[in-house]
Amino acid sequence: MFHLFERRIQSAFQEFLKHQYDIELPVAMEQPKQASFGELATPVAFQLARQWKRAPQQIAQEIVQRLGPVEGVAALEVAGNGYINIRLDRGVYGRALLEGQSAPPAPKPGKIIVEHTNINPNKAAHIGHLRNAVLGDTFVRLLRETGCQVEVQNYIDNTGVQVADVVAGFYFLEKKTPAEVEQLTRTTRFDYLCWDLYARISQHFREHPESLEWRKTTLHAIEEGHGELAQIGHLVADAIVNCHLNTMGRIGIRYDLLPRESEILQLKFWAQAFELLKQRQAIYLETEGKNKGCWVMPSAAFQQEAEEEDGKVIVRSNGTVTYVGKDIAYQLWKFGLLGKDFYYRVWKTYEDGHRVWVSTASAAENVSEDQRPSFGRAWQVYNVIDSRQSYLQDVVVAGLRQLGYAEQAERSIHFSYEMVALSPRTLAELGVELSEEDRRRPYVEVSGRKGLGVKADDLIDKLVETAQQEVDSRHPSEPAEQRRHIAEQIAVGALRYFLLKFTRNTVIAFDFQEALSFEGDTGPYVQYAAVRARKILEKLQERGEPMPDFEKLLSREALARQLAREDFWQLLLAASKAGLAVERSVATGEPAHVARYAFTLAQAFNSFYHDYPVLTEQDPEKRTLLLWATQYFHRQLEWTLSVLGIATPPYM
RNA sequence: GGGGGCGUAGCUCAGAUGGAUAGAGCAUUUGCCUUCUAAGCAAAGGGUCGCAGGUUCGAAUCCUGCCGCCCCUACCA
Repeated sequence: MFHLFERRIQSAFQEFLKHQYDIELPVAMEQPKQASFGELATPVAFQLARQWKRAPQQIAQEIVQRLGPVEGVAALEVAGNGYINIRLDRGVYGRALLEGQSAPPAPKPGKIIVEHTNINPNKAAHIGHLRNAVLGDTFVRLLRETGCQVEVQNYIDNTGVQVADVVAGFYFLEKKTPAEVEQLTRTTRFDYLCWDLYARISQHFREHPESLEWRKTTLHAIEEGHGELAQIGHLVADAIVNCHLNTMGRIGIRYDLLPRESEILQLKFWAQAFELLKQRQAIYLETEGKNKGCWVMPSAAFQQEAEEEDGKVIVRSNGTVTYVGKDIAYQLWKFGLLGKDFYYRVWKTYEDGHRVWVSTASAAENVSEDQRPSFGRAWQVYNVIDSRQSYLQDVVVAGLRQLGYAEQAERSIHFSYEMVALSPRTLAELGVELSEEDRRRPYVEVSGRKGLGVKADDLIDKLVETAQQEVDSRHPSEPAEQRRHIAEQIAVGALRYFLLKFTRNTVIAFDFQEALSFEGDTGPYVQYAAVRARKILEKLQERGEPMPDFEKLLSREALARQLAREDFWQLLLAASKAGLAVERSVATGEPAHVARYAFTLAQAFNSFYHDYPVLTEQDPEKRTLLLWATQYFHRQLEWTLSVLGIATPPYM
């Protein structure tokens, strides 16, 4: 609602300037830092001062005097130095909020693919993976909320080195048969077992470099697709994918499609892309130097001011393709530019009937397109990948550009974020011995190869446990099952908020104490504010009182009277900016903005809650206003939280 | 060496298009539970926005140089 008023006022200023002075100027609008200055402000007089060579203050005076009435504006004031402060008509604004049905945003044409999570299916997910998935999932929610059609993909690298290493661990180190591994996949926490095995085999490789032959053999067998090693590869990857889906499911994250590397290989996606790249001479066969015998993309393609550097190897001298090469093929497919498609079958159906699909190489398994969603052929693609891989993402985009797909290259967006590291205190809690060098650092990087990290499920368990204690102590008489459910909602709120409150390019030094806190700038704080509002509305119902007919009782005059009180007005105003926060967040690609907004709004309500007992208010008009403000706030905050993937519990 | 990011209160972080007295949370200190839930509210202290120049009515924000930290710069992903 706020941005409607903002736009209207802005265009009033612009038309005034056009008619009176024949000036076309994009008038800047700001939200003043101090509420006492009004709801909007414009430095337009400063913009004009240079051209007109007159004092800004004088110009501002002139504009204010001549502008005339603008709908929804109560007053224009010139601030000392030349600002024009704008005060909204609170009665008009209040009525607009009261009457305004927030129609769902118009659907936007063109599908957007968001690829996120992308965890190697060889071990349990850790805290860094959670940041990726929560950022990606929240951005998906933000996009959908603004009318975008979004397809969520979680790419499964089931044939890579990481899977191969765990397979080698089972086969060569542990001497397990496929049948035995199959048994293990049925045990709980198979992903934890692989976590440890991965650390062990990595250490074995470090200590016995000659055994790296195992990796080579395994990789080859997996690529070929038959034999016991390949069998174990499938068992491990499929089982771990299910573990990851369960972990992510716990925090409300789902997918539409799991494209797998095995199909990219089997269906010869790469061969097709390779031909295209060769035809358009985007890559060349190196004939000398250290890259002799490799197909290479010249660095000039993806680096500005590239010096005489070696390019990026796309095909190794032994004929195998690198990950980047496969990624180019995958990216082409996402835009429908490859001229090939996967076959598809259902991987899993969620409780509410939503299906996750998976790529398959088998035409026999394929579900025809009229029986399933249509995949790929996107207008725009977001790849949620950590910033360490920006170089490789540049290569992928350069590949598209070299093939003549400049527009698609432009619409390939690396949604990057910084890593999650571990704080020294948390490392100590994990019982990790630090080297002298690490001790001096503010944080230490997670390492799967060393088995160093905080597992996602462990963290979630810990959060649930902590929340459970709080809920149990406050509501001992409520049903145990419900208390458990609420503890889970709080845990999810705490976790998602914690990962979202940092902007994307901030390295998070993960700290248990901080993440497990439910006070201050946290998810539970925000949830608590919403719960308090809900409780007031429920109490009203318990007393047998109907919800007042706000539209009838709160006339423009009544609203103007009541909203003259600054506290009421500020709460309502803040609550009305939820849509604005979401729009801004999408525009800047920064989910943290919505998290910040939710916290600020919660703060405003908590203060209001403390100062104005709603149900005991004696003045009827004031009480109606208090109730309406409570209801409106609750609706807006609950919606904002839902966009962040955070539920509002019935009680806390 | 090259590319990218960062440097704001004791700590962890926000500061959209340059704009008014630079903000939160934590921690510290002090008040407030017989009230719609104290996972809360109110208040206090705490800052050369890394340093030095420049651009202009105005710079934490833009430009240049320097200092410090991190990441990338593989025939790993």
